[in-house]
This record gives sequence, structure tokens and C-alpha cells, in this order.
Amino acid sequence: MKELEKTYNPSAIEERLYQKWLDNKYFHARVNREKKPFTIVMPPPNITGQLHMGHALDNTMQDILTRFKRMQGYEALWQPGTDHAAIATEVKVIDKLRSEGIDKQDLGRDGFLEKCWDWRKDYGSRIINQLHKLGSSADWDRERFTMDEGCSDAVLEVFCKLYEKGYIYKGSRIINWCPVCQTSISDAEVEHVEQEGFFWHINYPVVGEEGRFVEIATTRPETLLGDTAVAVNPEDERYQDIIGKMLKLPLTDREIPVIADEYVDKEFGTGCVKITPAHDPNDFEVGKRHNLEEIVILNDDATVNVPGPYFGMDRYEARKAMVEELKRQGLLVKVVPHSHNVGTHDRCKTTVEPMVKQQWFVKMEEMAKPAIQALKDGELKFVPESFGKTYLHWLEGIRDWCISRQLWWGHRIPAYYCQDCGEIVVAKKAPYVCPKCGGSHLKQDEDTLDTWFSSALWPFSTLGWPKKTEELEYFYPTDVLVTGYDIIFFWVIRMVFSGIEQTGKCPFHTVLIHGLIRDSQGRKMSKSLGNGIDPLEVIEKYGADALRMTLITGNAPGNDMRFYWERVENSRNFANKVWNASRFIMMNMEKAPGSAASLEDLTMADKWILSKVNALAKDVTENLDKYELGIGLQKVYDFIWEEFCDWYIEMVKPRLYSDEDTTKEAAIWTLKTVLIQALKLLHPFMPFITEEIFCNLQEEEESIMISSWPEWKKEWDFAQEEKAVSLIKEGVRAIRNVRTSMNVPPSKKAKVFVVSENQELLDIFRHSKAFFASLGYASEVVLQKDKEGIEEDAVSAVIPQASIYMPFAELVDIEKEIARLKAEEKRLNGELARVNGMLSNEKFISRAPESKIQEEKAKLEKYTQMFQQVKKQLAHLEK
RNA sequence: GGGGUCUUAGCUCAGCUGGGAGAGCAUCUGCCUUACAAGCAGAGGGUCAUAGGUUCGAGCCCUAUAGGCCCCACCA
Repeated sequence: MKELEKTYNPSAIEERLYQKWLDNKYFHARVNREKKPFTIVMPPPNITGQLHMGHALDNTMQDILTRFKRMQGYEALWQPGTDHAAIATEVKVIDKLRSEGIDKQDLGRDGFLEKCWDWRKDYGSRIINQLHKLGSSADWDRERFTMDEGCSDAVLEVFCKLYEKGYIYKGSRIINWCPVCQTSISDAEVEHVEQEGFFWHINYPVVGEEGRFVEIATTRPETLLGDTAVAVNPEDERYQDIIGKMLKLPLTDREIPVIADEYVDKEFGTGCVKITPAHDPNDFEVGKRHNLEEIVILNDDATVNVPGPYFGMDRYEARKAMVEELKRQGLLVKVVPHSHNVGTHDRCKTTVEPMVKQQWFVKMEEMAKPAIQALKDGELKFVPESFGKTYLHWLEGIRDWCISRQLWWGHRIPAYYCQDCGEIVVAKKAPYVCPKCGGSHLKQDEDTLDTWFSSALWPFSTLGWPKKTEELEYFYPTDVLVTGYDIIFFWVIRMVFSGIEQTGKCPFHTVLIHGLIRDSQGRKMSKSLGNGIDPLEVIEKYGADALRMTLITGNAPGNDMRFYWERVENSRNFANKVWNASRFIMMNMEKAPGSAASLEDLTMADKWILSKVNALAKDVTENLDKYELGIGLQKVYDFIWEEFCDWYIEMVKPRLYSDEDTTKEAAIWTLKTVLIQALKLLHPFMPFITEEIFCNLQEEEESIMISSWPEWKKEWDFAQEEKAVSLIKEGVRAIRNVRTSMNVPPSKKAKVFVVSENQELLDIFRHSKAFFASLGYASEVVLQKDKEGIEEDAVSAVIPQASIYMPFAELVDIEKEIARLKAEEKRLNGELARVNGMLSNEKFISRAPESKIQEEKAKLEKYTQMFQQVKKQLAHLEK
């Protein structure tokens, strides 16, 4: 028998145990036809990343599910890896180079990429090591990277296939341009932020009609340089006569037409809209309908590129100058404050500039359909369900996905341009000659792919796709995807349609969504606020188990939660409780091993707790199957702390401390057996402490994480004993209540009489006399059928079918005693009124299920009986 | 503008298919009882946002209202 350290010290055990798990390859999953597979793919953290609370929560949830399934006998694969995080990494590397005085352009593409790979080498494994500290049981032997050979091959494969199918195309469209990052970005990367701005009302002179103007209202006067029309609603009576006329575009020498288009809202602004097809998505559409010219007026850094006085000015500088000039010319009618939503780049918060540019797109219409269907057919489901609506809503309104990025770090687009004839060749391998003209001057597209293009393939690219590997065949489709709601659009949706398109199967059947971890005031944790809490700091101070428990308890799927240090303390206290209870049990196992006992030797209390832990196993399994992690853990917590520690351990103490007791062996067997069951149920949530105790407690198995998950057993189901013990507990509670209200200290023992006409009930108390006495601070327990021999002024309490009397010699506060009994009488009276109300309701009798009616009838009997006892005692005292 | 979600004890939150309101923290009262003071035994505290409806029965289902939060969206 080994021994546990006197105090629980997480940092002393965690690293050692994790190393043991790694050494023994417990996390490693392999194709095993004897077992059913269970697969989770880890959302790959960025190589720029540091572990934050979001990761901690996300990975704890995945680890719980993986450990649970592994113990249940599944071949459980948790597939890990990291993401190259195109723009995020590129920005970091550029910053780092800048601090060294190096410019990206000076290095050139290859030189810069080398630096990126260096970065990945230096920092790419940092977050993985941090995930180890959490206890993550991912199969690290299978760790992948979105830009490793296999994943890159998958990217090329998909790109080429989609191109051949016509689902990927290159075109001149209006896209979101970030002038700071100098790249295009997708719609999902645009955040709409409300900004205070102005409406500038500007007069556009009508050509050939001196003194007549059309008044437009705009929030972006500088784009005037790119106007190619002014639009009005075709139904607008005010402007019927000028449709088709030409306007003189201020500050330029151009003339533009007035056109009619449905898009214009008559009620809004002046009803006249300037149309700038190259710099506004709506105007772009209008321009297409009316064949308007698209004049790009800005450079990539958002400076004006139109020759003239504004050339070279930044867009905001130009705005100011142009408004001044319009004012000088008397064309500025008025300026009205106006707040509106402005698109900003989610990464750098720069106001996005819509621009017409040549970019690569994925056509979404066809691929969205099966993704929508998957949810509608129930092939895919969200937990909680409501996020399914978010998913549908977004897919139904989806627009083509702009996938090209003007970055260097990422998968380079496999398109090659013939410098001789202009032919575009899309191929996995660079062609030597142009298939059209035979020329040998082919140049690869400079752009790279959106980082989400590769992560969209993650569930199958990591398993070997496009190769037909055993792993792919066995582990795919995966089971559950765990992620935050903020990433549904970026990632979940794209994985679903990519998975269906490429493999014909939805990549997972369930998406388990969690919320954000906020600070104690409910604010998002952020670097700029400095309110973030480092999970590693929590682990260091309180242990990984305590952190994991804190993140899982009291939280429903999809809901945000606040982080409180007090809650971590509570989690640590629980770990400590488990530790000490185990220590207590092991101390007693030194006296008797507890191996000799069998079910027949067990006492009522033993059977009761065994039955309880049996039911617990069933409950917790159900909760985990339904992804109710918080509820499951709560139940284990309640069982261990209340039922097992506060009740059962206290119940068996008299047996353990008595040398003559013949049931000691049974008690120790039960303690050990129930503890092991409880530890197993707790293990997915708190892997370290459970492993440490398990390994010291028994010698048959080498690790709890590969032991089998508890299942409900018929032979451990003891309904009778459960009922009996709950009665004893009521008796103990009644005694304690009375004593507290009478201010009797525990050190002062009292004689306790249990009076009942029910022989069966008296027998129950007889069998549990020893622990009933110690729990109820009784010097002696006397069982009898009537009040014979009990002092008149004994204090009393009532439990179903029995009264309990305690004669306290020196204590006779009749008033207090009467008051207490009256309160009890009132309570019972209320209960009776409720039950009677229900049972006298004919509709209840005729429509409620029979079981419910029986339940209420039993209560009626119980309360009536207790009520009469209380009345009797009251009558006696008031005499 | 569309959609989602929330409103439960002083605070932060659970509450699974509708069948007598729970936890942690905080507060109050006793206890150093030989596993644990990171503990033990007790106590107080809630018209479950409001108004209707469905039902034998509603914190839970439906409708409306008020307030909070989130997401999406091209009102220039």
C-alpha cells in the first residue's frame, strides 16, 4: 500500500503524470477494427498564439469527451495540430523584422518565407506545450500543421477540383480591401462598427440648365471622384423629368448621367444617390445593371490616384480638402451629423475600403445547398440547437467567398499565367510549357489563399486525404466539433460544405458550441484592457484540475461565463476534499485490505452508497452523452462531497474504529469500491488528481485513464436500503435541528428515543443504531413502541411514522419548544393543503398519470401521520 | 431592418422530456468531533421581468410588452 502526501499539491503531481501518459502512449489512437472509433479534431491554434482562457475551455471540453469515450472502450482519437494563420503570422513576422530594422520587401518573397518558417520553428510548439499543462489527451504523435506537406497537398487538390468544376473563378469584383494590411479580406473578416459621421449634402449642377442642381447626400464625399452616375428611384415623382439628363460632376471635368434604379429609397436622404461603382458594393451592383464605368480612384494604401489637386492625398485628407473646395464653390448645401455602420478589418480595426479588383472567388450557391440540407435533415446538429439557426441564416444569404490574399505567408495559388499568350493554367504542379501556345514563360500567381481555405479541410486533410488512408476510412467522419460561437462563420460552415463536397460526408455530426470567458465584470478579456487572466497562472496556483473544473461547472453550452478566482478556490477545495477522503480510506486500508468482502457481507449503509454511486454512473453517462458537461460534473461533485464524505464516511467511522466490529472488512471494501467508481466518473473532468489517487489506491490497473467507465449494474441496485437510509438521514437531521435550536453543543451527548408503532421502521433503526447514534450525538438510542418511560418534558421531533425524543435534563424552555412545534405544524399544514387540493381536483384524478396520483397519495398519508404526531405532542406540552 | 438570446436568492449562475425552486460565493449561529478549518453542523434569504393564454398542473410551452446582451444586414 502506497501513501498519499499529507497535503494535496497539484504542481507536484501534474507534470509527472502527464509524462507518464505520454511515455505509455495512452493518447495514441490507431486503426482498430475491434473497437468503434470516436474522433474529435482540435481547432488548430495559431502558431502566433499563446494559451488563453478560450483555448483552455475549448480544449478542456474536448478532453473530457475524449477521455470519457476512451474509457467507454472507443478508439478515441483527438487529432491535434496548428494553423499557419496567414495574416496574423505575417503581421507578427513583419513587426519582428521591423524591430530588427529589416523590411519585408528587401528580403524578397523567399527570404521572407524563410523568416516565417523560422517563426514557426520558434513559436509553433509553444502553444502545444501549454496545452500539455491542461492535461490534454490529444494524440500528439499525429500533430499536423496546415502548411505541412499533406495539408498543402489537400489544398492544391481542392483548389484544382473546384476550379475544374467552375466553382473557383477569377474575376473583377468588389472586394473588401484593408489599406493597412494591403490585402483583400473576406466578408466574414469585416466587422461593422457604428461610427459618428456626417451626411454631406452636395449640389451637382444639371448640364445645360443654369442654376438647376441635383442635391445628393453622401457619407463619403471623397469618392465623388469615382462617380459615374446619380441614381433616383424610378417611381419618384420629384425627379421624373431629370432621369436621363447629364450632370456636371463637381471638382472634375466629367459629366455623368442621372439614372433610375429600384435600389434607391425615396424616403431616405434626398432621394438622389451618387453612384461610385468601384468603391461601394451597392453601387457596384447598380453599375453592373446600367453598364457604368468603374473608376478606381484609390491606391492600395488608400491614397488618391486621380491626377489633380488631390493626387497622393490620403482618403480622409482628400475628403477634408474636397469638402472645403465644394464649400468655396457654393456646392455644399449642408452637413448633417449621422451615425452609421462602417466596415472595419477585424484584425487591425482599419476602416475597410471597398474596391474593385481582380481576385479569386469560390462560388457558394451550389455548395451551400447540401450544407443547408445537412442541418435540415438532422445529419448535422448544434448544441445548443439555436446556433443551427445562425448557421442556416448565414448560409442562406451567403455570397461568393473571396479567397485570394495579397500576402506571402500561406498556400500560393496554383494558377500559372503564360507570358506569351495569356493563358491561365491551374494545376497542382507547375507546368513546363503552356498547353495552348507551347511557350515556356509561365509565371505563378503572386497571391496566397485565405487561411480558412486550409482549415476548412482540416477534418479530413489531417487524416490523410486526398490519399485513401486507413485512418481516413476509419476515423472519418469525425464525431463532435467543439468551438466558440464566434467562429461558426469562419470555420464551421466552411468545413461542412468542404467536407460534403470533397468526401461526400458531413465532417461531424455534432457541433458543440461554447461561449466566451469574460472577466469578473463581464467584459471580454483583451490585451488592450489588460484584464485577461492567464490560464497558466491559474494552473500554477491551483492546479489544472481546479482550472478545468472552474471552466466546466455552472455553465451551459453556448453561454458566456465570468471568471472568478473564488470559483477556482472552490474547485481547489473540492480537489482537496477528494484528496483527503482518499487519504482517510487508504489509512484504514492498512488495518484491513477490504478485499475479503462480498455483496452478502454488506450492511444497509454499504448497500445504500453502492446503490447511489451506481445510479450516479448512469446519470453522468447520460449527461455526457447529451454534452451536458456542467451538469454531469455537478452531480459527481454533489455525490462525493455530500453523500460520500459527509454521510457515508461518517456512517462507517464507528465500524472502523471498533476492533470487535465484524463488518469492518465490508466497510473498507465499500469505501474503496465506491471511491474507485467515483474517481472514474470524475476522471474526464479532473484527470490528474484522479490518476494520482487511483494509482496509489489499487495495484491491479496501471492507469485510470485506460480503465473502464462505470456502468449501471443490476446487482448494485438496492432500492430498499436507499429508502431506509434516507429515513435515518431524516432522523439525524431532525435531531441536529432540534439541538441547534436549543443551543446544545455536539460535545453534550443526549439519550435518544425513537418511538414508532411500525416494527419494520424500528428494525431499520436497530440495524443502524451505531452510526445513527454517532451522527445524532446520542449517548444511547432506545427504540420502543410507545412513550413509556420517556420524561414528560423531553424535546421532540417528528419524522415519517416516528417521533424522536431527547430528554435534556437541565433544559426546559417550554415556550421555545412549543414555538418550534407550531412552526412544524404550520409547515405540514401547508403541505397537506397542497396535496389535498390536488387530490380533490377531479380533473387531476382523471387526467394526471397514475404514477403521479399514487405519489401524491403516499405523501398525503405521510403528512397526515406526521401532522397528527405534532399535534399530539403540542397538546401534551400545552396542557 | 432581420435573426438569436437573456431577465431565477445580496452577487455570479445552474435548473435535462412541464409534476413540490438549486449551487458557489457572501451573510448569520454554533463547533479545533483522531481525512480535510482549503473543514464540520445548522440558519436566513426568491409573487423565477410584466401581462395574458394552453394545461389537471408552467421557472420550463404559446402570444404580447419592457429592459439587457449578441450576431447578421448595402439604407447612400
